[in-house]
Amino acid sequence: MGRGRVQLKRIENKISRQVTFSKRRSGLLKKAHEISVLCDAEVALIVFSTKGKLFEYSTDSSMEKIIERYERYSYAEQRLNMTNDESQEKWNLEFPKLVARIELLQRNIRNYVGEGLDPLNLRELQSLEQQLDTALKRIRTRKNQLMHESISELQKKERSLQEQNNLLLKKVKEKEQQQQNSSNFVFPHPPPQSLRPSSLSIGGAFEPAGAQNEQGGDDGTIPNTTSPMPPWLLRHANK
Amino acid sequence: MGRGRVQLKRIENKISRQVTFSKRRSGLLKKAHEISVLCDAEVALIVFSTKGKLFEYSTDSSMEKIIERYERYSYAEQRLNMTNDESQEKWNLEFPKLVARIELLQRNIRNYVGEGLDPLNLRELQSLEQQLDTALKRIRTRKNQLMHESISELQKKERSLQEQNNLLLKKVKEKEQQQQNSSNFVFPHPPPQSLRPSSLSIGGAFEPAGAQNEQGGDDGTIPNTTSPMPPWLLRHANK
DNA sequence: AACTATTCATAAAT
DNA sequence: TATTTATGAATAGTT
Repeated sequence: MGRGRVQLKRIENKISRQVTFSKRRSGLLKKAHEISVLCDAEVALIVFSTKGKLFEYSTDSSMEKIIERYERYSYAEQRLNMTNDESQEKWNLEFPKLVARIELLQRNIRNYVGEGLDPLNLRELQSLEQQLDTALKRIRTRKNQLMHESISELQKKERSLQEQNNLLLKKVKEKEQQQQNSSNFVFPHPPPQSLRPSSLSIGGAFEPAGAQNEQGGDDGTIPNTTSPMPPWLLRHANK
Repeated sequence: MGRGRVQLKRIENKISRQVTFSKRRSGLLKKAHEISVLCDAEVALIVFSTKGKLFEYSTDSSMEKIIERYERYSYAEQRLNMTNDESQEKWNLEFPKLVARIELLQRNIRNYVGEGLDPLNLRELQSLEQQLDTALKRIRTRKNQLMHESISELQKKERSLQEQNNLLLKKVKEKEQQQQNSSNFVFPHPPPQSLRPSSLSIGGAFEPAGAQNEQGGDDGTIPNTTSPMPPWLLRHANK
């Protein structure tokens, strides 16, 4: 749709990728909503942008419920494993413990995310701070590692392509020579632009990858369109 | 699209609802795929038909991973929206769900603590980094707040004690005077050291709190976070 | 954020 | 369910 066909491939231009994302996202959310209403279906849609922003749509039954239903559906096999009445009974006994544990874990996560800090005293805060600081260091280390790997991968590719490039350049020159020898003055000019080595350079190919500025001034804002009604309209309203 | 406009309301005719569902479903899945490829987004789409049949699409990172990421993002807000009763009710799930939930939460916590990072890709790491960075800022803010409160508290106490001190000093002097008047040379010396104002200063108490440099250039020693149960919460729970 | 020129999606018919 | 076709929607490129 729109002017010209679209290749089903990552849009390299950052700006137009973002614009397209914005447009198509709203379209997708709308369609999700439509099928949900028209056909009485239960729909859950989660979209993370490149920058890590979250957008979501879910039928009023709520995202969590749908995810739960999904898990139930897709984990049917797993549940076959513990059909024993024994284990069933055992689990019933453990139930309160499980609930307690989940609550604990959730409280933990809240703290890790910087919420629910009020009940913590200075000492606890300090401990938490230290822990997150360490975590952050590890995460950054790992990130660095990944990026370095990615870089050497690209450099390897670059070298390989460069070699190939040189080879092709050589062949082109040879051919040029041959043609000059066999029939004089038939092709007195250099080969057409499209065959000249420079156009074979793959340097451009790296740009997009390299352009992914990792320091990502990405704001970590969470737009989260969790509202019950048409999210694409809400976005509009929010502005 | 198609002949005639479409009302955004449930299609009553069962057959055409079914047909429309089939068509729109494939359209929706296609668009989900397209935005995922074109815009380099992470997409998860779950559709349950009226009949309860499941259709799904997810970016190659797999449905589970995306759901996990989603949970990481939305727990924070979810909890804010939930009253105790609601959350209580929410936990009335079957056992497998609870176990799955616990596992999910634990996996997330591990990430928050900087472990189990290997399966995360660059984007996810970045997102996590951002989240922890924000959390850390909040924690430090809160810590600062607590310390300031503590300081003013102590200063208040200091003033109060100082006053009391002065009062006592006055009384002592008066008594001294009286005794000098009634019986000379009984107490010719000043009051004992322990009652002198200077020794009542509590300035020293600030030192530890003040020394806690909040910028936390604290070293990144590894505090052993293997346990799923964060230490500070354990302490908390024990109280 | 608006505006087209196009391509796409799809409702209805078969 | 598949194919066809007429039409309204979505959207790529542009301003």
